[in-house]
Amino acid sequence: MGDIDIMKTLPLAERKKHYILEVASRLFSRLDFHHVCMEDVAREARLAKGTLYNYFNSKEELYFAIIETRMQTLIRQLEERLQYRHPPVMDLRRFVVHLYSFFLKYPNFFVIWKREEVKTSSPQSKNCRKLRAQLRVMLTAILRRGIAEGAFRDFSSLNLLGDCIFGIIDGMAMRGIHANANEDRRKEERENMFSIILALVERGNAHD
Amino acid sequence: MGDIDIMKTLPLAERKKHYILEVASRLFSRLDFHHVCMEDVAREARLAKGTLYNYFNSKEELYFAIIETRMQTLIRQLEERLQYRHPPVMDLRRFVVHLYSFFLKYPNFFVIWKREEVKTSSPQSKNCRKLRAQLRVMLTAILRRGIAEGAFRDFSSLNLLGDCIFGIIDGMAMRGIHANANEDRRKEERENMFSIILALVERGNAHD
Amino acid sequence: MGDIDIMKTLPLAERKKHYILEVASRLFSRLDFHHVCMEDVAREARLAKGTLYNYFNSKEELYFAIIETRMQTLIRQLEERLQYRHPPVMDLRRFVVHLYSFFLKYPNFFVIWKREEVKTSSPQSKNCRKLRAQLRVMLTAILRRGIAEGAFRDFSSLNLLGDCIFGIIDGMAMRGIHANANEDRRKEERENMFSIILALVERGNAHD
Amino acid sequence: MGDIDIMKTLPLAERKKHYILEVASRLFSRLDFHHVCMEDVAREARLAKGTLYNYFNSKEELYFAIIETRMQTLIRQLEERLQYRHPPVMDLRRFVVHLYSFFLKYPNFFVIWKREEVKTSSPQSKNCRKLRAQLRVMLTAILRRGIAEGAFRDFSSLNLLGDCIFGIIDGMAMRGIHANANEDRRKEERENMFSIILALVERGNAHD
DNA sequence: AATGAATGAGATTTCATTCAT
DNA sequence: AATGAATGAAATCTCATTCAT
Repeated sequence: MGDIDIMKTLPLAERKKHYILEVASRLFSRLDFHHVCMEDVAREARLAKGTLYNYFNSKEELYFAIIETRMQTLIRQLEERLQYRHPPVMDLRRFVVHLYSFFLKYPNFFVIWKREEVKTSSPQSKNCRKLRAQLRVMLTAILRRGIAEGAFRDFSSLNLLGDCIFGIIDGMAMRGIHANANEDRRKEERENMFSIILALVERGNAHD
Repeated sequence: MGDIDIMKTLPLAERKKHYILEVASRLFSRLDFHHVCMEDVAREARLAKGTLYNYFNSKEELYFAIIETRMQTLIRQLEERLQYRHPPVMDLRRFVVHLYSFFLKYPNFFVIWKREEVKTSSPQSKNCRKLRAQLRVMLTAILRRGIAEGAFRDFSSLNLLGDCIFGIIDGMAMRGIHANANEDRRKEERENMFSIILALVERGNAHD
Repeated sequence: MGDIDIMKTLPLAERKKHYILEVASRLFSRLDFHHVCMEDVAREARLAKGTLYNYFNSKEELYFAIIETRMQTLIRQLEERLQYRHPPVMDLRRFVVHLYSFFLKYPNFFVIWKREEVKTSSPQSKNCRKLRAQLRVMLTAILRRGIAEGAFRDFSSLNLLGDCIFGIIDGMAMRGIHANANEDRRKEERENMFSIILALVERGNAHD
Repeated sequence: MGDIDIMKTLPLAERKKHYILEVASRLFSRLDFHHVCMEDVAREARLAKGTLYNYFNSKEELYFAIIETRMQTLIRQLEERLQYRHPPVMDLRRFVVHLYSFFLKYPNFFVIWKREEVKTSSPQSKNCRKLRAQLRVMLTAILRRGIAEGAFRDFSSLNLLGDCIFGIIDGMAMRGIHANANEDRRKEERENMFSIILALVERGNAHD
């Protein structure tokens, strides 16, 4: 939502930078880092190759700036949404729904992030896993509170449970990205997803 | 388990091919397609660069053969395990546990497969999503049977539920790969995972 | 000496041109033609890149203007100093000392000039060797007069002797530039150099 | 002289490396580092661009290998020639004549070396000046011995005298390179040069 | 006259692939 | 079947130059 406003209020150079990132993320989500060449990015952005280098020092910098900027936005938005404590179920809902919606809103980011996260030994993949760790801290905080308040079941490993929830969100995001569904359908899937997650954590079912 | 036997009974050329695939998958799981060069593969395999081309026509062929052969093995093994109908809960368990164990046994495959699956529009990524589709057919068949037999809850979308379960398995596999845990710990995590999945599908809890 | 006066009396545009040349010569003496970029020159001169092109049509023109302008100044100054005939030894002294001092005063010019002079086949290097030829004409004229007047020994090849003398001056200039000596020390070296050159040319020693 | 033998006895890869250096030095002596492109070197050597990189890691490495290898050869040859002490005049003659001849034999090296030596602040130019320093140590050792034995005049600064002598040799080498003289003429110039240097250092002239 | 963002030609370098041995 | 030197297409990146402001 805020994106367009941001684009309008940012200084010109920043806006162009964002524009290039936008174009590049589209290409990089479709193809590998090495299957997208700077010529492609330049053509798509209707700029000359050299112009890209006025905004990013290298192709790598451009590539990781895509992940970096969206990661920061995501974290910031989640923190905003969670700054006042609501009932744990509501906070969980906010968290899960926002994450899912963010991934569907920026599918290019999602795709690139997941691709890098999965690598086992590049310096940047560690950075991607760091975002995951940050998200998990947020999620487990909510879960912990829910357990303390008696709303959620007690789990031996919150970390493990968190990873399962992220697995569900990621799987559903992938599903949503490839489905190309309309708004109503998306809403429906989102609610289905949340009730599945809720079923996992809520007290009062057979597995207590 | 069968791997070594396969290696022994295969003709020499086939065995060398498998050996190269093994070496290559190690490298490709660590780094991007383009950050691994044929020179690296050759060096790691203690072969000359040219020799690789006696077994694979191109680097791409080698790369996708890694995914391809493991995919086939995975599908074959799952089919073997599910050819006789056991109680749905048991089949679900076999399926989930085998998938998880396979990913942990062949983490290089898992990593490469996930990386390709996430791409939105390369011809090979479609192939990777095809495997996912095949797995989902297997899984939904089990779920459907479980529902019919009254063991599982009835879900509006089995596909969606399936994707959630795959999400959980993938998330846990990633977790397992980066954790480097011992056998006991792995077994524990596996059981935790299965009970979480079971909680989702089993009849008789609060969300029915 | 005249430099500051010149700068003051010149029209504004000319002064700015000189200023740019001064800045550029500093950079070009440190690094190759291609290791100094127009951006560097502009930054050092506290000007915009485009501004440089209001004063010089191209980087090459700027580069060779550095050599060209100093060459002209050098020739002019030497001609002034030699326009009235003094005793050959005195003229020789004036010539040698002025050349050496000029090189030390404008080390950047010296360095760039020598660099270009040594190239075997670029059109501009010929221009640099032309300066050398002009200097040699002046020097041999002095030597010839000295021989005619019986002050100097007779040499079979004045050209060759001239090149030796230039070799000595150049060698001493290089020495002086890298030594970073104080005024007294420089004067001493200069005198040592001149007495060595004098020893070569003067009549009345054992080698007559 | 020994060069052809060396080329014959060296292993194949070493010989090809020498061949490339030979070709490259021809080009680099004519034009600046940046005015010679790898394409040019490859074409001249009748090789593909990529092949050059099998022998040298970068253009820079190729360029400085030209200087480096010749420098080493020069030092080695001079050390061989000076290992037994002959009368100082004879050693001086050997030294001066060999240096001069070496420069005329490898004019490309001479040109490139001088070009780099003159730069004031590149790491490689320091290396070039190091060769000069090594040569000066050899020369001053000879001069010092000559003075001790009473053959040469006593100088206040042997370093300064050495630089003058190098200046003469360099000047004469430049002269010789651009003159394209025949063998007899070169011999004559060489003798002229030596007698000039001798005049500088020998005892028994008017300046004692 | 001054600016500096945009340009794109041209350079270096890499590396999959070939092929003579 | 194995080798590895040679190849050259293709990529990244730099930077002199232009031009609208």
